[in-house]
Formats: sequence, structure tokens, C-alpha cells
Amino acid sequence: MTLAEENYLKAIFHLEFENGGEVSTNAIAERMDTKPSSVTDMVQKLAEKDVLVYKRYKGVQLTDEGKKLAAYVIRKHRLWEVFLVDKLNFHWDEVHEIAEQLEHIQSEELIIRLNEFLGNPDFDPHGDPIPDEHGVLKRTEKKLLSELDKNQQGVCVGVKESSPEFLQYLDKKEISIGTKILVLGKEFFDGSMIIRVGNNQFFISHKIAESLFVQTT
Amino acid sequence: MTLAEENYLKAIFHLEFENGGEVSTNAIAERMDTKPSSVTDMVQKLAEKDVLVYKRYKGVQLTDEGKKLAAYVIRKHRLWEVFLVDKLNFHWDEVHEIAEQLEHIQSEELIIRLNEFLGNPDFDPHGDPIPDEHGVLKRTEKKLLSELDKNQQGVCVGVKESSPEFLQYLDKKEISIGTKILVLGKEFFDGSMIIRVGNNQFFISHKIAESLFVQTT
DNA sequence: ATATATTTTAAGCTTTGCCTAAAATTATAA
DNA sequence: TTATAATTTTAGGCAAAGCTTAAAATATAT
Ligand SMILES: [Mn+2]
Ligand SMILES: [Mn+2]
Ligand SMILES: [Mn+2]
Ligand SMILES: [Mn+2]
Repeated sequence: MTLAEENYLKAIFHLEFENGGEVSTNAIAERMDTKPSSVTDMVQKLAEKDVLVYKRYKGVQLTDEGKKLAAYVIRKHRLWEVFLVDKLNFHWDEVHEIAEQLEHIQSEELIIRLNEFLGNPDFDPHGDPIPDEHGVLKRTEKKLLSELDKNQQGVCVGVKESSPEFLQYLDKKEISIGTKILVLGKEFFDGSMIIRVGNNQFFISHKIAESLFVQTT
Repeated sequence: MTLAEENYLKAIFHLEFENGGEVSTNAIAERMDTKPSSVTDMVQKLAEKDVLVYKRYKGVQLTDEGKKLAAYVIRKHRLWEVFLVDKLNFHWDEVHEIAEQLEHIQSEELIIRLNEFLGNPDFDPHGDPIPDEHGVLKRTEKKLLSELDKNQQGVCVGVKESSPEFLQYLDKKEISIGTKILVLGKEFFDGSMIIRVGNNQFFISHKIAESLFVQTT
């Protein structure tokens, strides 16, 4: 597997996970920021390698092998992110790009030992679950903050967006994984909210509210 | 810098360090396991980038920039080796291939923090010095075990060869960095020796003796 | 049924890193 | 010093990866 192939696999895995069923050429093209014709090329190459099933005009679906490979790359990515934050004291908004490189390092033993060294973590610094050694990614029961109603409370368990800009916004507002958030008010016209975080209360837009995952108890 | 370019730089740096002066096309080809014509190609590309000076038929010499880049790759390689051995409990004969990949990860901050995390190590697990942040590689005053005479003693400070086979041989003989070695006898015909290590004494060939670095006090 | 959207094919481009064979240059040795 | 040998460079080319545009094929929606 080349670096590009691994990145396609990851993208397809995520799309399949998000939407279920076959993944369309256009969806992959958008995600990978390439042209659909490039996707067709690549997808045919990946089908040759039996990591996905491709039917002309019908989209693709990962095989078990493909799912395993993709989940493994994601596992590596997230383990490295844990390493960077927990051991090297990086901040959660700085680790993605580096993990994007580290995820392609080839050594099974390395990942076994890294995982042990990190104490078998279940989640990465952004609250995303780490696939296990067999490529199983557990679905967590979490909802978007935007789905909460007035007076409901949730604990922040992850971010949907993990761009530095968004993460830095969260820092400014003192929101991180584990923070309790109470919805004081909700504007149904635009989905904006007033929330309480610790001793502060403030306004957030719908865009923010739908980028934060929370768990209600 | 691509991966291949970085590997050429490393090879040239080592050759220059070992032999001094210009490095010949053939020497590079042999080290990189390619044809001389491929080396000429690459060397011309590297000259374009001002990391070395190339004069047709006269060999090459790294510029300051080139030396700095090469030393930095070597620094990364050796720091990662320390990480693998000290933190992930790899054995010293297992780390080279993985470090060969990790050395190409691009992130200055990563290396700054990795270095701190490891406590600013000066040597890698094979006793090789780690270039500092400015690309300075200190020459250590060490000699080959084969240079010692009868009754001389040295402390093992490094290995010239670091193939798994050789390192495993050393393990079997209970020799590692820091081990005291006493030369009990030396055969001038073939350079073989009888040495004492701890409570054992045994025969070693010249090939072994010239693959071990020692420091005499 | 027709228009629109999606997807695939065909053809080709660029980069990277190699190679062989032939020519050029330098080194060596008679 | 000149012939021979060794080294190095050029010329030309190949293959793999990943892309792209333009045109053709297929699917979908009105
Ligand atoms: Mn990430
Ligand atoms: Mn990636
Ligand atoms: Mn090494
Ligand atoms: Mn390398």
C-alpha cells in the first residue's frame, strides 16, 4: 500500500461509516480533493488489490480486508495523536498534521509497543475512538450539542471538526473533553444557543453547536 | 527534500565524514546500491538545490546547507532509535529499519519535543553520537578493538556494524555498550584475538575485532 | 422522453528514480 | 608517452504514481 492508497482507504472507510452502504465516486473525489476521474483510476487499482468491491457506476464498498487496513491506519493515526499529546505535551490542535505522516510508518511491532506504552488508550485527544487490534471501531452513543434542548445538559466527549481554529476557539471558551455544558437557551430560527460552561455563560452559533459531540447521562 | 534525496545526503555525509574531501560517484553508487549513472543524475539535482557542489568527473562535496540537512536526518534517526529502545523497550538490533522510516517525518517541533522527552541524549543505542540542533556531530575519540594490543583494556562504546546478526552475536557474548574488554592475546597473522569479557574468555576473529569501537582510559 | 447529473474512458502530462549503452574523461602502467 | 583500464557522464528510455481535461456512457429526475 502506498501513502495515497492508504489515504483513499481511510476516506472511503469514513464515508462508509458515516453514510452506510456504497460510497460514490463523487463523494470520494470531494473528500480527497481530486477529480472524479482520478478516483475511478484509484478505485480500480484498489479493486485489483481486493480491498474493495467496485461496480461501474455503482460506487464502492470496502471488503473485510479493506476495512481492516483502513481501520489500522486510523488506529495508528489516533495512537500517535495520543502519544504526541500525552507524552510530548503537544496541544490537541497541533497533532493532526504530524499524525497524518506517522500513520504511514510500517511496523506492526511498533504499534503494539506504542499502544502498550500509552496504556491501551480507547480515545484520541479529540474524543475519537481508537479501533482495536482487529480493526473494530466501536460506535459511541454520542450526540451533537445542537441536538440538545433547553435545560438539557451534556458532557463534551469529542469534536466533529478538529481544525486548529475550532480547537483554539474551544480553548478560549474553556471547553475540552469532559467539560459539562448546560443549554440555557436555544433559538429555533437559526439554531444558536446560550450555554453555561463552568461559571461562564455565552452565546454560540449553530455552526459551533453542531461541531461538538456530547453525551447525556 | 524527497525521501530518496535525504538518503543520498545521508550517504554522502557519512562518506565525507569517513574519508574526508570529495566523494566519488562510484563510492556513492556502491553505498546506495544503484548504478553510477543514477548517482550522477541525483547529484546534479542536489547541486541545483545547493546542498552540494558538483564538478564533473571530480566528485561532490556537501555545502554547509547540505551538511546541516544530512546531520539533521541523522539526528532524527538516532533520536528515534533512542526512543524505540528506551521508551518502547525494543532491543538494539531491532530499531534501525523503523528509524529508517521515522527519520523522514517532517516536523521540527516534533524533534525538539522528542529530544526533551528523551532527556537530551548524546548517543544512540549503538553508541553513535547524535548530532546537535545545529548539525554538529562531535568526533569521539574511540578506536577499533582490533587496534588494541595484548594486555590492553577498553570499554565498548559503539559498533561499526549494526546488522542484527552482529548485534545478536554481541548479545550472545554478553557485550554491550559499557562492557569492559581485555585483550588476552593477539595473533598478528590474521588479527584474531582472545579476549576476556566479564568472567568469560573466548576467541574472536579480526572481522569481529574491527567492528567494535572501544575507548581506552 | 428528455434534460441533468454522475461516472467512466481515453489520452496524456509530470515527477521521481531508475536503467543500459555509448561516449567522454581521467588514471595507470608499460 | 602512449596505450589500456577505470571512472564518470550523457543520451535515451522505461515504469510507476497520481494527476488532469474532454468526450462518451450511464443513471436519475422531471
Ligand atoms: Mn487527527
Ligand atoms: Mn494520511
Ligand atoms: Mn540506525
Ligand atoms: Mn532513510
